[in-house]
Amino acid sequence: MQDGKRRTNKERSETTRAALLEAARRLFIEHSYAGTGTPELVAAAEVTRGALYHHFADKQALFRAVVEAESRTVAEEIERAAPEDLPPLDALIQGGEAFLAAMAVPGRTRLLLIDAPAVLGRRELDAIDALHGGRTLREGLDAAMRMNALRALPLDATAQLLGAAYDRAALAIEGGADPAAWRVVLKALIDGLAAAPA
Amino acid sequence: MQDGKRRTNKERSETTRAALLEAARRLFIEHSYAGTGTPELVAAAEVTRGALYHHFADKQALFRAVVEAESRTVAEEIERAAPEDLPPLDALIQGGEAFLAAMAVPGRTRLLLIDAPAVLGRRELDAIDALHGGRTLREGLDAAMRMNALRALPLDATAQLLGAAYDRAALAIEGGADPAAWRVVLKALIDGLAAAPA
DNA sequence: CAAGAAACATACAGTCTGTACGCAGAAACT
DNA sequence: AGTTTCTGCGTACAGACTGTATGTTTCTTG
Repeated sequence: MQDGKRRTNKERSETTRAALLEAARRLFIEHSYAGTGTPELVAAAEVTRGALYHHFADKQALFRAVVEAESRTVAEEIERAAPEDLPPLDALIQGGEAFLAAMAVPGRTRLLLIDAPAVLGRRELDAIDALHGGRTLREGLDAAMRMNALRALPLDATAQLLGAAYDRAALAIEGGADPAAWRVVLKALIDGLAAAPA
Repeated sequence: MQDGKRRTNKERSETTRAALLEAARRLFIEHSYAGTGTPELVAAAEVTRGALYHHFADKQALFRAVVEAESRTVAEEIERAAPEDLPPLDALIQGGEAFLAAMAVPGRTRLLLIDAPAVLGRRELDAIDALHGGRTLREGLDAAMRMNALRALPLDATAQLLGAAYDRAALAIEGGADPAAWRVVLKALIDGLAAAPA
């Protein structure tokens, strides 16, 4: 009892924080935010509610941390798949493809696209998204517009509208829809924004 | 106590049901679904919790009824503004305009676009939407495609993706964004789907 | 008008959230 | 090393909420 248990405070904190985040991610994805109680959550993490409320202000703060981490993961997966040296329009399609692949991880759509806006509010979710997932799309659009591959349009609005379309596609695909049809329409939307030859 | 209170059962039911629905709509819009407790709700409706659970299976069922009613109202406002005799593309833009106007009613975006998917699930919300709001867009797209004003694309996916874009636009506008920029991009998206002259 | 049903009202049990307080181990200080 | 302070965490508690069960009143029906 006194050998393997000699840990520094930082170690203790990081261990329980990680356990909480992992359990929270699993349960929020499995049963949704509202459907997961803190007693069940801390049991899964093998800590107590005291530890939870020591590390996070409330249940919502824990959820926010989970969403931020998941959002960052998605952004990383997209950037890892981004080839950089493609024509701008193809790069957008590729990035979109990577997004859909990343969102195919079970439960991610509900966590990031359904629960997160309701729990955190769209305002705060936009702030998170601006740092991670949405940023990649925005950068891609900006590059495409600068290279005159896309019509000049308000960047923010365009990024958000295209992002919303991709979000819905991810939801539909997770819901069992035929991915091919959705890809076709997404490509048509992007092609439609291409610079007019006139 | 026995004069003005002689009412048939149907009258009683309809009165309290209406009171519940109206109070629920107000409070769900003001404080969100999770932020509105049934005690507060029934107090606002001037009935008791017993009446609530007599008319609705649970809080979620009441919420569903509110969402259905609000969704129907939005659809009606859109159809009232639909001029029928416009060129298909203009009709789409007009319908979209009517949608944005309808969604400008304070709180509607959170009720229908944020809370509803989280509380009812996207599956069930799609079913409601197919009867009301989403149906109008789908019909408009179908007409436009039949008249060769739009490229032939999978109808369901196209309707959902455009719908998602309009939803996001409504959210952004309620959030204080400049409506003009968003209208420009929405129009660009639709124009981009127009039948290629080739 | 009596009997049954419908529309409520009230009381209760279970669960959840956030907070207050207490304790043990680590860190800081001398 | 010893003492003090602080951090991390466990436990107990108060308040609120949801859904149910049961009682009461008002209508309906034969």
